[in-house]
Amino acid sequence: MSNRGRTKSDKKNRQILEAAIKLFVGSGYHNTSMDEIAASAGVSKQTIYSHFSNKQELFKSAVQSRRSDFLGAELALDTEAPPRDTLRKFATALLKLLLSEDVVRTRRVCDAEAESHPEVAAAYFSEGPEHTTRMLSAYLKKLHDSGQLTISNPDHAAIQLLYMLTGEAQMRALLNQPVWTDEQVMDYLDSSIEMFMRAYAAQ
Amino acid sequence: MSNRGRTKSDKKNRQILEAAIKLFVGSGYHNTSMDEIAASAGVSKQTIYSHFSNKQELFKSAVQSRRSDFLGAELALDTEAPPRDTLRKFATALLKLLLSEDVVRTRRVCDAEAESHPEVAAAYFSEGPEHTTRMLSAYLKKLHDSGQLTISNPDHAAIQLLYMLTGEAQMRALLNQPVWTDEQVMDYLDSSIEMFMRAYAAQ
DNA sequence: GTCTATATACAGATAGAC
DNA sequence: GTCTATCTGTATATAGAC
Repeated sequence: MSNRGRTKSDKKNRQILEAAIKLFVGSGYHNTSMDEIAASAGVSKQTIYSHFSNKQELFKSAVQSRRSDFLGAELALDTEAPPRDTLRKFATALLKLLLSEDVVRTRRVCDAEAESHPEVAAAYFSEGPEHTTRMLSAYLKKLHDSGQLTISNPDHAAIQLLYMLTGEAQMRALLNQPVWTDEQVMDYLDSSIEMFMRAYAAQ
Repeated sequence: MSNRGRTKSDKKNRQILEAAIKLFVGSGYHNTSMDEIAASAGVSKQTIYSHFSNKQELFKSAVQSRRSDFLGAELALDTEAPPRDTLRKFATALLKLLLSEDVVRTRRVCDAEAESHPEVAAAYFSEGPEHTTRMLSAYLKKLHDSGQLTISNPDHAAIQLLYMLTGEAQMRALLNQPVWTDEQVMDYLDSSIEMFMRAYAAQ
């Protein structure tokens, strides 16, 4: 009676997905075995195969279930506040997100599997960096339209700003290299935002 | 007699390294077996173990043997030509290098193994992006000293410029996403270099 | 639907002949 | 030094009981 209306146990499904994503992003796709996932999820291996047809399917579902977690809620771009303040808040929140263990490891797995699981990498790209770029571009266009800055190509400007702010830090994180201190980061972000404002100052 | 003065066959050593790097960067570390490497190198598996103590050692040696290939010779920064021209040439050559299959795949493997093989990732970082940043910073300092631009912090400026130019394209390549057309790329590079020159224009 | 037990393949690494 | 043959562990995936 308890399973009326559904064919599989939703609870176990969730358990499996959570264990899978944890192990996949922690150790990589090839380095994670179905046995480990079963043990970590507290179910038998056969139960996994009854929910997901094979390891590749499970990987896809697991990464997709995780993606929405990253659509950072704090990344809002406040159009009321002064651009400097808005951009500083945005950059700080974004960097914190991009440097978190979870995001770094998920990104590594998506990169590594980009050729064998193109849909996974494509989904990551469109809901991650591409989405952020679109948001930023729309914000910059508003700044242009309101005369606060002069930006003839907001798409280019958004890409310039985004990767200027995050590129180095993210590369260091992906390659597991020492990251800057908070003070250095703030210093760099501030000088980069100033540089951006100078380049696109209202005429 | 033919092996006098050396303990192992240099030729087979090279064969093994070449096969290993090809397979490692093509399929990733965990997805490449010693059997495949042996077959591709045209030697027996035991021969590999007589040259390299285990798979991890072989991986390290293979990636290190490959690294020097990437120290792009065409990345010179011409201090005589006008900055716009020098930067455009630099950006074009750098992007071509960063988007090549070899570099993309090597970078993916270094990222994926950054935690289990930290020395490999560290070497890639210092001889790759860090080296490029240092070169660019030194060039920008010269521009400042000669009065062509006003750059109070060349290290920051170098990072800003480098990732502004390459960040998006490289991310697309790593995630196996469609890259821009040559025309779009040139357009973006030009507008970014102009943006940089505006921000650091001589006072 | 879920479990235990197992089939089958292949991984990394070694033994021993030449 | 190099080979063929093999050991040992572990991977994905499946069979069959409950």
